[in-house]
Parts: sequence; structure tokens; C-alpha cells
Amino acid sequence: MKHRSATIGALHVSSPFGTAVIRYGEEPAPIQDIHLPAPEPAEAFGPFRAPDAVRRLADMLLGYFENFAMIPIRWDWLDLTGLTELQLRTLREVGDIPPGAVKSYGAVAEAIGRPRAARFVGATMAANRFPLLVPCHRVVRSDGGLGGFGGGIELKRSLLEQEARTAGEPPPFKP
DNA sequence: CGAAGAGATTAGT
DNA sequence: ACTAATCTCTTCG
Repeated sequence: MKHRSATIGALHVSSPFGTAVIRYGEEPAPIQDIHLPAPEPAEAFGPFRAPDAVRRLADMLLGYFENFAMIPIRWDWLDLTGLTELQLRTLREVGDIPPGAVKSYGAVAEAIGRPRAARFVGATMAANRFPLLVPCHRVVRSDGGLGGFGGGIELKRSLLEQEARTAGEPPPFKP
């Protein structure tokens, strides 16, 4: 990874799936990454007050855990340093998948103009620093399987089940 | 720098 | 089930 400003704080958000953590650095794009579930040793930080963007994102996440509706992505809040153009295009594409829907790795690959790069899309999802916000859990295998998930496959299944249920549809995956 | 390895995949057999 | 194909990024000589 390239630059990325030093981490100056972390905001914890409780959810039905465990505690989520938003780590942040300096303005103007303070949000470094989101963790779910939270990394075990709770990180200790100084007496800093979270930037506005961070607190608003925390609210958005709380809202999501309540109604599982689409989270509007503020790309300008996110620290995207170190990402290549193609990776950014992939994240933007995945960001458009609404709750209750899913898209295959291959379909995303096609959407970014690399129809044979399904595996690349998978690798990019594995490196996604903004889970939930960039809904990498909505990217699944073309054969109906779930595919992988950094936070654990059972979490991915839970999220998709909740979203499908809220959208009034059957779970969009096989197992 | 070029070569080789590594994926949260896929389509075929 | 297993295999080969395919693409970008990372890591190594």
C-alpha cells in the first residue's frame, strides 16, 4: 500500500453481528477502513474527537443494521490511497449493487470491462477495506455458491439472509 | 526490470 | 470432482 495517513482513532459501532470498528486518520478523507467483526485486542487511542465524516458514517451503519437499506457511499470520505484504477472501478461497480440483490464475480468483471478477470474481482473483494459500505458480501459465485468472505462465511450468509428477508425475497444463494 | 506465483473464479469434461 | 484457462497485482531474482 502507498501512503495512508497514520491512524488517530477508532469509533466502535455495535451491531447484531458483533462490534464494527471504523478506523480513521486525518482529513480530508479520514476513513481508513472498517472492521467487522472487530479485531480482538481493542485498540487504545488518545483523546481525539472523531471527524464529522466518521460520526456520520457511524450513524449510517447504525441505520443499516436497523433497516438493511442501501447505504449511500461518500467516496470523498474514504482513504483510497494505494488502490489502482481498476480496483477503484471494481469497488464503484460493487457499490451499486442494492441490498437484496447479488452479482457474480464474473458479472462484476464484465461490468468493469474485463470479462475474463473474475478472479481479479475476487482478489479485490478480499482486499476491500470498507465492508458493508462497499457491499462485497453481495458478490457471489456464478454457480450459486457463496464464495469467500474475510469476516467469515457465516457472516456473509447472515448478511445476505437479512437483506433478502427485508427485501421480501428468498436468499439468493445455493447452500 | 522481467519472471514467477497467487488468488473470495469459471466453464468444461 | 478435477482441470485448465484467464487477469491483475505482488514478490523475487
